[in-house]
Amino acid sequence: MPKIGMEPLRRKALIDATISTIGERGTLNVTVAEIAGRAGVSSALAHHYFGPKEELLQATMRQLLADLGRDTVSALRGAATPRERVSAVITVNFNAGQFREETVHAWLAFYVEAQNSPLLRRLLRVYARRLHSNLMSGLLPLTSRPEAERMAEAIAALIDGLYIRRALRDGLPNPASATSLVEDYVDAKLERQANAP
Amino acid sequence: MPKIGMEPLRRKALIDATISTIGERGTLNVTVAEIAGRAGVSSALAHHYFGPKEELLQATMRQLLADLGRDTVSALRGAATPRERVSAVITVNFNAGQFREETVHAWLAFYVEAQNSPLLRRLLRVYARRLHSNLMSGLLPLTSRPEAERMAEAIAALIDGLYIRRALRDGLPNPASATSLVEDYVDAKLERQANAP
DNA sequence: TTTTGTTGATTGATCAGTCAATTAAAAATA
DNA sequence: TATTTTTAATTGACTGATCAATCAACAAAA
Repeated sequence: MPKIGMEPLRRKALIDATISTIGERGTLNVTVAEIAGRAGVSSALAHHYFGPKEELLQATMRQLLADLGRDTVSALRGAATPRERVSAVITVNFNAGQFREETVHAWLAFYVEAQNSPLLRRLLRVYARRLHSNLMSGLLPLTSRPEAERMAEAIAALIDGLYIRRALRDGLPNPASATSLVEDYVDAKLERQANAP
Repeated sequence: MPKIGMEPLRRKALIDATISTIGERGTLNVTVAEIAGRAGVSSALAHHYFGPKEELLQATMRQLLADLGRDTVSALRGAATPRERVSAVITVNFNAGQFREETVHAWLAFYVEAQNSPLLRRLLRVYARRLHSNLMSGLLPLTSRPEAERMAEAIAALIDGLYIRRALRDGLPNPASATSLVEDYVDAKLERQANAP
């Protein structure tokens, strides 16, 4: 039953299946056959469209990054003040879309895989740099550059750390509490600066 | 050349080899043969002493936890005040012994693997609980219980997050800067409480 | 001679990746 | 319009490689 123009649909289905498979199993050790099966096609077709497995994984990671990027841009659009920009960046990362258990597991698995795969590593650095610069754009008007750098680093670490903890314990930090934890850090730092300059 | 009493030596050598192999390769996807080879024995011997591979991994994780636990106890012994207890816990985690790239990679890999293995998961929770309670013992005399809980959660997330970032970028957060980042958070929080109770 | 240490060889399972073959839609040709 | 040809979609069957795990056999210490 070959319909024409299936390629984009299949690619998307395969990438989605990759995320959900990795998310459910909590590891990148998933077979192409399982992913393909979940997407409703044969493993041969997955290889037909993506070539080696590694490429499917890379495409999946790009999708995750693209989703996060889109959400971030959209959130920043609504931020009027620098402080709001910082909040927007924080909120996006604990969004319903990003902070799903499935997605969190996938991120974590990719972090590990990035240790071996230069390309995945590069993709992750793109994400890290983007996060950093988004945070800096909000922080620089609020404090000195060294302090802003330090805060951006801490916020990024808090986000990553809360992801890990979310993956480990079953959902202990929910989106709201995770967000408030990071916001609380930002407030504490800014207040201290206001009180004792 | 079978000397007697080799078992403990071989076990230790195999566990050490497991850590360094995982650390270097950055993944738990290492073969028993490679680990055994690094320990200077055959893969058959590894199975002889540990049975299935999973058990070797568990033993390795227990070793990592035990090392961290030992370091922590020793660091806490020298802490006179509650605030010093908090510092001691933080410092230990970014210790030369714990924060080696090899160890960091191994921890990260185990975090991922814990998603599938109930036993590894349980071991990680032991670590998390111990960290939490150690932090609380220092924080409770300094602030209210809810605030202490929140701070302990944030400190733990910061530690985990800095580990991840260490694994990703090549060594950006060195022990000293990682420590000072977390200490800075603690100071900011405590000062805020002192200023506006 | 019993126990402990040790390994080479082997087995069985799992998987990524390939390929030839099949179907049907689309395009070209008559 | 009717046909032939090309192209896209799809898979089952297969191959080759990798590895965990086993086992029989051997060496040396007790």
